[in-house]
Amino acid sequence: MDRPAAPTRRITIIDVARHAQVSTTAVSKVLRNAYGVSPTMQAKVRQAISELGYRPNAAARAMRGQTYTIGIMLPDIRNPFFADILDGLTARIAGTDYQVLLGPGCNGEEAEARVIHAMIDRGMDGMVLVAPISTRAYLEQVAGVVPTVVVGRHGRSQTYDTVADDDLTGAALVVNHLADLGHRRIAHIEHHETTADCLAEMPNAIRAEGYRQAMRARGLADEIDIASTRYNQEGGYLGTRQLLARPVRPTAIFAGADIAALGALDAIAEAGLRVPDDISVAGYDNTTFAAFRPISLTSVDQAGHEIGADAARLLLDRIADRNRPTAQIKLSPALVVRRTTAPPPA
Amino acid sequence: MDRPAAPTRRITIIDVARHAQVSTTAVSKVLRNAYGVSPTMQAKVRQAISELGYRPNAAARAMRGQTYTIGIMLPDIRNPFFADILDGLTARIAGTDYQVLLGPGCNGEEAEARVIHAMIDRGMDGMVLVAPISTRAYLEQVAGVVPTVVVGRHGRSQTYDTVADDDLTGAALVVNHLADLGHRRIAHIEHHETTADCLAEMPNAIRAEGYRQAMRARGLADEIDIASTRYNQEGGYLGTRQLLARPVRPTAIFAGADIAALGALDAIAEAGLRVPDDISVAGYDNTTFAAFRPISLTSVDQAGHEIGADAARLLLDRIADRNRPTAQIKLSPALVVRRTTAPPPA
DNA sequence: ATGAAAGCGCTAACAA
DNA sequence: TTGTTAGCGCTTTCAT
Repeated sequence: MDRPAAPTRRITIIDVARHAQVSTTAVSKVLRNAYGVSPTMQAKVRQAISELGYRPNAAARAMRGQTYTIGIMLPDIRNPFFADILDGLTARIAGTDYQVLLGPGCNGEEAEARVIHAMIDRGMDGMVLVAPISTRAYLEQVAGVVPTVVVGRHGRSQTYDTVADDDLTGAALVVNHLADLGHRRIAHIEHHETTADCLAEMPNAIRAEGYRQAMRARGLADEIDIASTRYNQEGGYLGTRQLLARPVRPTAIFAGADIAALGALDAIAEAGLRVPDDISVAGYDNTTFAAFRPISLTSVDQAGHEIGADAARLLLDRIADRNRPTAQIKLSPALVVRRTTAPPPA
Repeated sequence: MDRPAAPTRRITIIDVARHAQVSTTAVSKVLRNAYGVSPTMQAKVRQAISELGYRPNAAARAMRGQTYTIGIMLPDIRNPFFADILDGLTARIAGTDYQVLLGPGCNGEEAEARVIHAMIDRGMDGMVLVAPISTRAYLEQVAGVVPTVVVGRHGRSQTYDTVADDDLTGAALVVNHLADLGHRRIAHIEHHETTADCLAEMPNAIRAEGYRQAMRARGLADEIDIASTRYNQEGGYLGTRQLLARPVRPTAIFAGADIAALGALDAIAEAGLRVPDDISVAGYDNTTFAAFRPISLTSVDQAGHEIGADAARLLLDRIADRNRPTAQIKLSPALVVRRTTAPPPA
């Protein structure tokens, strides 16, 4: 009869050292590819490690400084654009000794702080914060504690590196495209966060500003019309309902995010209007769903994969040297024209 | 002039103890709401904690057994159904001292094992594995090390708890719905994993089997037609191209997942066919995108939120008592009929 | 090139 | 009720 297996103690570095007839120091050095181990020692230790199936205890390592873990905070797991960023990140990290863990999507500043703290408490070696809504001061403070890369926030910092897309240009691409098609009443759906503090740095604000600038540049200053909701499906839906209720309806809607554009399409369908015959719609992010044929949404491509890869690179560099000057990477967006935009109805 | 701030040492339990003029034990007890602390002590310690802004070091705690961290493994962050599960999970965990961290999406058995191991190494107090593809033996082994709940795999285990949907019934709901509409040539797109070992436990296999059984029950055994691809957009697209190329085209396609149904819609649109006039399409999971009006996909609702909440509950229970008998929760699916299914063309 | 030993921050067994 | 103290597994000086 089997006895209930004693809760098997995990193999430690001591077991490995004993099995390989060497010191724990030697094992530790091999684990870290540290300087000063003979090939013979290497071989002995590696064999013992694989024979025993040893795996280093991350907590114990953390107590001495390193966890080999990188924490990623994504604000909204449902927005497929963030999945693209994540792919780029993980692809770039894959070759290293680091492991990626994600903080769960969080809404609101408080929840965001909780997730960030949780990651710091758990000794992350570095963090990537995607489109955080915290104040700049808070981000600086966080970055002072652990190497941090902030994705999708404009404005340079002395403490953290940034990767962002040129949202000003991106918004202009859309407006110009629609204006070129002959539209004049081009409305915009923005994501509006109440915290004024960091507003100027947020991509949503920059896109709205880019929209305004481009409208003015095209002599359409009088047609500027913004519905302030949120970058999610419901936000797009509600914003569009607002816009469709205007005395003079817009002939084109530029939603600041694809996911909001989906909501816009929803509201438009509900109103019995056709896209693009009655009204044109453009999004932002060029997510998988924009490319999806039955939707086929005109959108702005942000190269999420590249953003993620760049963020990973910057983070690894900063972990390697915490005193290097901070870098700001700004990527250029590209317009992808599909079937939801066309000339306005005659 | 500011001097570069000395890399501020983190506040430890010792600092708190000193500041509150008590022992570290006292602080530790307060932190854990442990038995045997006077209200006075409580107050003193709590005040010191907040005055100093102390936060426990998770790594140090981990070395003594607990990290207050729960690891979730999601196979595919792009499938919005998994976001529903995650929501249910986090909602249930929110009130507790535990923090949720996610392993990044992983494809393939090896990547899955890497993520699972990474979580074990980092001392997760518990894990939720969503639709894992590892062998059953491996899952049992993992669950032997750390409390584990497996979501979306059928078959009971002595070691881990499970939450799953009744996929056999779910598939039958779809087939019966289509057959009731008058369809006979009802095809299925399945997710086919090569690892035969755990195949029988996987929801995709069960759905395919449910499809077969229901088809036979309806006297449509001769019409059984399965395209084996994968549960993602491309899989649905390719599978549908196969099915549309049949000498006699199916009049309805039952995709085993909404995300695959999207790919199916794509292929159908490309072929110049209309849904549901020329061909009906049904999915599975009732994701946000199925409900999305311009798509309006008939689908099977799995109540992802509830699945997640149940998984969280089981996990917390198991963490509290590792020896309690394992539980198997099976939830009943419901059909949500929308606009992609209709009687076959005359 | 190799090893002995201190100590990271916390918990828990034990002593007072 | 409160405090003292021995580790948890690892990295890192510092000898050898």
